[in-house]
Amino acid sequence: MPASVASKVARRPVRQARQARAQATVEAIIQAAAQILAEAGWGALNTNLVARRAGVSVGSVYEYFPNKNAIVDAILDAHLRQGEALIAQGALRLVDRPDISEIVSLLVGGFISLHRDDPRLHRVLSSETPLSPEQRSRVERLRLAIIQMVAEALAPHVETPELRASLIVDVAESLSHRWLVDEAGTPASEAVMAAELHHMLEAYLRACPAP
Amino acid sequence: MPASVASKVARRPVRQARQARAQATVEAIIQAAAQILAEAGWGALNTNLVARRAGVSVGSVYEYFPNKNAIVDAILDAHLRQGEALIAQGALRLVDRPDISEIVSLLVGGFISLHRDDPRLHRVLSSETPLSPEQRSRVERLRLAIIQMVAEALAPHVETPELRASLIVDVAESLSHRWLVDEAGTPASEAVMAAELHHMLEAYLRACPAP
Amino acid sequence: MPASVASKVARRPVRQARQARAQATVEAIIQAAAQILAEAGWGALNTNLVARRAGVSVGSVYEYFPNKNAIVDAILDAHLRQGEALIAQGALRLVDRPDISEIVSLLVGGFISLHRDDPRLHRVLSSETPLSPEQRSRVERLRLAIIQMVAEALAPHVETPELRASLIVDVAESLSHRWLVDEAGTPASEAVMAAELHHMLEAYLRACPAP
Amino acid sequence: MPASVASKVARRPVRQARQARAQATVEAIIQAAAQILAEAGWGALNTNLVARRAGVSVGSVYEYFPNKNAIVDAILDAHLRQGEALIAQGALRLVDRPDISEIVSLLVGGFISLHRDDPRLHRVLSSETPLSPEQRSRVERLRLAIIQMVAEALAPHVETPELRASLIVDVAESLSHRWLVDEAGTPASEAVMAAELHHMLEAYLRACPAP
DNA sequence: GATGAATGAGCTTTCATTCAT
DNA sequence: CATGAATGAAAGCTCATTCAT
Repeated sequence: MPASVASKVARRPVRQARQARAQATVEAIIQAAAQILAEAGWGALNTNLVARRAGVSVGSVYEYFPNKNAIVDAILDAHLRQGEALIAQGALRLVDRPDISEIVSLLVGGFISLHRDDPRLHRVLSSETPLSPEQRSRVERLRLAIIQMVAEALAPHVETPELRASLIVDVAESLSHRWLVDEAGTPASEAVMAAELHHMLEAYLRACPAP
Repeated sequence: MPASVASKVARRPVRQARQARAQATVEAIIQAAAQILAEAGWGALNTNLVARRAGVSVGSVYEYFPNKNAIVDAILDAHLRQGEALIAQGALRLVDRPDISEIVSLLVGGFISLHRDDPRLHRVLSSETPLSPEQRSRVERLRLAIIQMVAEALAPHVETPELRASLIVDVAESLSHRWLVDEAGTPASEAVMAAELHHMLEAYLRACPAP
Repeated sequence: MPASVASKVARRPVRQARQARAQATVEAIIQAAAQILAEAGWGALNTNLVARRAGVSVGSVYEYFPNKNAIVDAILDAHLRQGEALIAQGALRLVDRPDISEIVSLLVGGFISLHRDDPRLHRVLSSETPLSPEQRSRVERLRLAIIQMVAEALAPHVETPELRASLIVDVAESLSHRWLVDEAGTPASEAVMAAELHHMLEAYLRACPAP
Repeated sequence: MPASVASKVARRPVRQARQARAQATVEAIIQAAAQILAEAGWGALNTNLVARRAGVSVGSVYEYFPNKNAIVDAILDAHLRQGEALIAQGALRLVDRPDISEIVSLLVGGFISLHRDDPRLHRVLSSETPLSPEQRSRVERLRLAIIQMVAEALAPHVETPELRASLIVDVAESLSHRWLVDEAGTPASEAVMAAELHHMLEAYLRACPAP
């Protein structure tokens, strides 16, 4: 076996190994930053700490992120991607024309499962982190996409579906956020609260429209 | 955050401002800080800037506030006091046993008027400012007081009034916050949205209880 | 003597003392920076070192200079002011219509005395320090002012005085810079070189103009 | 400058580039560095950028240059070699005993053509780049060689040829540098300025010696 | 009481250099 | 030989806080 061929064959894994290492570094940085954010808040997030926690040098942080904010961007990105994935799932289930109760279940269940994931990080992200205009608009676009989707599902059942979709999506999001992320006190268990929320939204959707 | 002792310092004015001039100084400091917060966000708030904007020296700021955080505390205080004043008003009106529609009107109207006041400051306070545990609990206590009040008003009309009060208060607060403070896009005018919100809460309260 | 009057009278010195202290700080910073520049070059100039050498804290440096470059600006400023002062002096002497030899003496003597002052700092400033466009244009303006002044003095004696002034000013500046600042090797003593320079410029001015 | 050892390292290519490919790499590095220097100045020159612009890896840069400074050394080297080549040419022409006017023409023409080549790089090299003592002395040696050469050519025509050579070489170099490299404002076109410079140097050489 | 100059810990960011692959 | 990920010392700059006047 000629050496030149051997080395070419052998070299490919080397490249991949390098990319894998770099990928691992990026991952470690994001994980470390998310941890710090969740545990100690936005005020405690600094690039040196991130680097130390990630087990890399500050230089490496700046190798992959142009500045501190970009790290938070990446974390938010992951979260928004989760939300977008959930939409994709929901859209799939909304294809077979669910009734009102099913729509509400999907909505409430979706937001609750979304907010159950790392609530502390979620809280810091939503109540301490200064979002850039781009980030804000991306969050807003996601919200509108959800509302649009729900409106289409509601169309066969109610009047002014967009209006109602807007209300129920915001309500479902807000209350589940409040209960799970803000850990606001509730007079009953989470399951009961969720059921009551479902009850409220369904009552609203089934009521005759406002004059 | 260079001052490692800052957070250990008590959050109480160093000296009570008794004289009128001193009161004016305190007021100027709070106003300046609120302005900066509203215009440029938490990240731009620093004691030297506050002092300059207030037309006093940094030294004077520290004469009345033990540390930077105490200034924000004072701002939050003013806001919470507004909320508390609104409760007092509401309690007054709830004395003469209003019906469901009147209760909902009072609730929705109250939160909307509350959120209409300096929404930018409100946003910074609720989504960028790191609140101390004491501040959080104070906000939470206010919320619970409102819920309690509404629950008592609802008692003659519905079952599980505490549960329902909890839901409608949170919904009214969340949606009005979203529309007015976060300036989230809405499919209709503010008046229509408010009416729809009213409609939703009333439908929920009039529906037979969940099984 | 009423106490209120006494304190007002006494307070003025306090204010002045403060301003004096601040002035001393500024002076110390500039001196320290100039020293570092002269001794160790542009590459060794950093704000922390400047602060230490000036016997103040970094914070104080930034209290008076918005950034590192501004310190160098201030140093350059002082140098340019020296040059401008020399022009003023020269202009004074050129009033009583000197002859060619006197003009050349004034010019050569002026540049030599200018370049004799802290040549090491001068060298760093002219051959290591990256000047901003504003700084460059200010230096250029000074040069043109000198040329203009010399041209006016030459007008009664030669043709194309602007052209000749431009040449002789640049030559006088360049050679004295080279000898005193760059410490370039010379085949004779400084006095001889200066005399020879004088000789050259005078020979040029007295020669009949180029065709 | 993070590398405290850098200045202690020898300024000699780590390995002699013997193969054609290696030679091309070295060339690319030097070209890239020169470009950056000319376009963005000394402050923008950094090894990673040089590597990227040269289309090689940083590692390769350090394969051929022991440190950043060595790259600048190489650039300066090329420039000095140009100057040396010009001397060789000049020496050739000075063999057949030119008269004063021819000597001056050769000198002025030589410096002007030298300074016309990449003036921006030339400027950065002469007014931003911190030269090492070795580099300074090499430049100085080149200058002395030129002076020596001119002195020999002048010997048959004037007294104190070394002294006069020193003056006219420095003047020719300085003024052409000022006009072409520093882009200093001139009251006439470049050709006129050059003619005037010639005129000045010739007048000086033909004048009777200073007493 | 009021002032504001001074402080300095701590943060973000850069970049020359190394070395495992 | 070449690569480029990783390093980390060091620089620029901010700002909460103090204290002499």
